[in-house]
Amino acid sequence: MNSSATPQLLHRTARCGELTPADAEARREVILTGWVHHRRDLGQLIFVEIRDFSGTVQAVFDPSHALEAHALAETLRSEFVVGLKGRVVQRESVNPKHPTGSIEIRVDLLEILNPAGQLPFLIDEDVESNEELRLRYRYLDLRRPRLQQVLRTRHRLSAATRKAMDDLGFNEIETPILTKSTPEGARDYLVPSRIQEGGFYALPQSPQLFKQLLMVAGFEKYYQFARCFRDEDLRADRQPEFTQIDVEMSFATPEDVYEVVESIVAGMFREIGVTIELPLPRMAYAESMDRFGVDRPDTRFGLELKDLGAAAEGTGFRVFDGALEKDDGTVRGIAVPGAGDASRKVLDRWTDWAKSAGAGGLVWIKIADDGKISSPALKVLGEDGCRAAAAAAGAGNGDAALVVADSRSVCNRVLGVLRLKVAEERELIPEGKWNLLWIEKFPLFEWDEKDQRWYSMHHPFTAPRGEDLPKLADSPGEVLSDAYDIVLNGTEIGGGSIRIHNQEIQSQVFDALSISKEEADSKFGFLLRALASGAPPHGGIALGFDRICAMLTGSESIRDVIAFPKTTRAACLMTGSPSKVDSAQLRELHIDLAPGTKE
RNA sequence: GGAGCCGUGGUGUAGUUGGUUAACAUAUCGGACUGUCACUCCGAAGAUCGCGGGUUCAAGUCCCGUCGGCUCCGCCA
Repeated sequence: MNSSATPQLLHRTARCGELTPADAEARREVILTGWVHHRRDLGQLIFVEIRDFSGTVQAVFDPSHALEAHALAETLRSEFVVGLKGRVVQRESVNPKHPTGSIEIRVDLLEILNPAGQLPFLIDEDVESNEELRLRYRYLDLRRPRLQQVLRTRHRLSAATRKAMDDLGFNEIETPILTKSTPEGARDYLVPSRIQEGGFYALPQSPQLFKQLLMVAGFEKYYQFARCFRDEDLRADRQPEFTQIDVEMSFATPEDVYEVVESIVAGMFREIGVTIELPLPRMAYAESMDRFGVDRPDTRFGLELKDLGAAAEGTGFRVFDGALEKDDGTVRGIAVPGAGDASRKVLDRWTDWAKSAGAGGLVWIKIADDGKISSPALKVLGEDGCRAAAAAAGAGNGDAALVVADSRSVCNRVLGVLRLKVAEERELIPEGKWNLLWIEKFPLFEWDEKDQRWYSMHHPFTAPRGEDLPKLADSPGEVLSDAYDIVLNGTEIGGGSIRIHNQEIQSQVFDALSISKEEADSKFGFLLRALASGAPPHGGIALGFDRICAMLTGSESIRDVIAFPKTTRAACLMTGSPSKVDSAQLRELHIDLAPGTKE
């Protein structure tokens, strides 16, 4: 075990997973390097599966063939790093479960390049250790074939995208990571300046302003795999730092952006062997809210939201009448096919879901296969009334209708949530479908009750649609924008807009957002000056690359498609960041910790 | 900020109404084995049950607090 000496068997001549029966036919002599995956010691014969990035292959040590190599093989343990030399031969007993199961390496020479101690968990597909441990020893977790496969796919998706963008004439241009804090949006990660006392950089939430300035500069077609940072609480699909495919084009309409994005996305799907039909369907925001209750509809299945309309009017049912009397009040519902025999327990659970989504309650109407109706509203509505209401929701014999009476926005929100959860629970979402579509014609602003002001739905640089410009001052709530989202199976995978290229309109939008001239000037003065210096009409999009990778690799969480992810408390368990720094470092940055800060 | 689930030898789990030696598998160490493939067989070692406090004659188990991981709500233009 002379692992300190200069290794002899370092330069392999083949890769484990790529050896074939033809190599055995030729009795090819190879040098392999890799890790000990499994070891099966039969006393005389020793079988060792060697693993490298390409896969595994079995090596056999036979004392009658190579005594020294066999003796050394007795000392091998899991995850030792070895080099070996031998001939590829046919196996005496074939293992059909294994890609290289018909061949093996008859080893002449073995060299231990580096031994390994006992590892915190097994590098085996089916043994799941807990996530905390896997994150602490991420480099071991990443040895697993599954994660290697995922990151390899991620690489192929980015390589395909870079190739496509180059072919389309886009330039990849990097933008600063140390930049300026901007109001609105997410919390910024801040970086203190040593040189400028009391000054802070912010890490970019996105390269939004820089890419617009590149358009002003005349680059016309820009893209970038941009790292973005947002200091908000984490989720399975949210990390504090993540990657966007950031795109911006001059002299562009939404159509131009759609065309580019569709070719990128179709190219990524091609990498996983899926053909996407182009052009993608489009849907107005208003229609999506009306039919699905959300702005990112999952169109793989039905259960669409319906107005109960006449069936709910004048029934004397207090729940319905109460809602209909209100401004904007309505009665809406969904039909759950095959739920006509749902148990009380199930209906109670659905009611709880509706309540936690903001509904006062949930009216359910079950119709058994034989047409028998049960519902809490049966007494008031009668058989015919219930049947009419259920029919309006789209439910017939054997189905259930779930009905919510409230303001239109509450109905949509509640039913939108219910539709997804019920469909998931009842397994009504078909596997293997990839439903992509564009959502467009978003409102420019949304009203915030708490702050009593308008906020940008997308961001403050989104262009209002031309025909809505006159409404900007007086009825901002009615202004639609040239913003668009691309949605895959109910997940938003990207969003963008045509930008404001005119300083006057940009100022009007800041007015509507109650951003004062002074604030606009101090935060975005450079942008306003740029817009007044010959800015071309322009627009673009940002695609959530991590989410796309997660969906295309069937990963539950984007942690799986990020090599070194952070926990839900935004920590890296492997390096132990964030961590304390010594007081000299803080002094240099002109920072005092607040009294009471935990040491 | 809030809610839920989880934390037991290196690892994955079991552990009843609180009851005396904390069980099983795997990995580790030693032994046997020439066609295994999650090799098999025999033996050994390995745990103050995340941490702190409390109730009790007695706590892995009950209570309170705390730390960590995950999921969700708020939040994420």
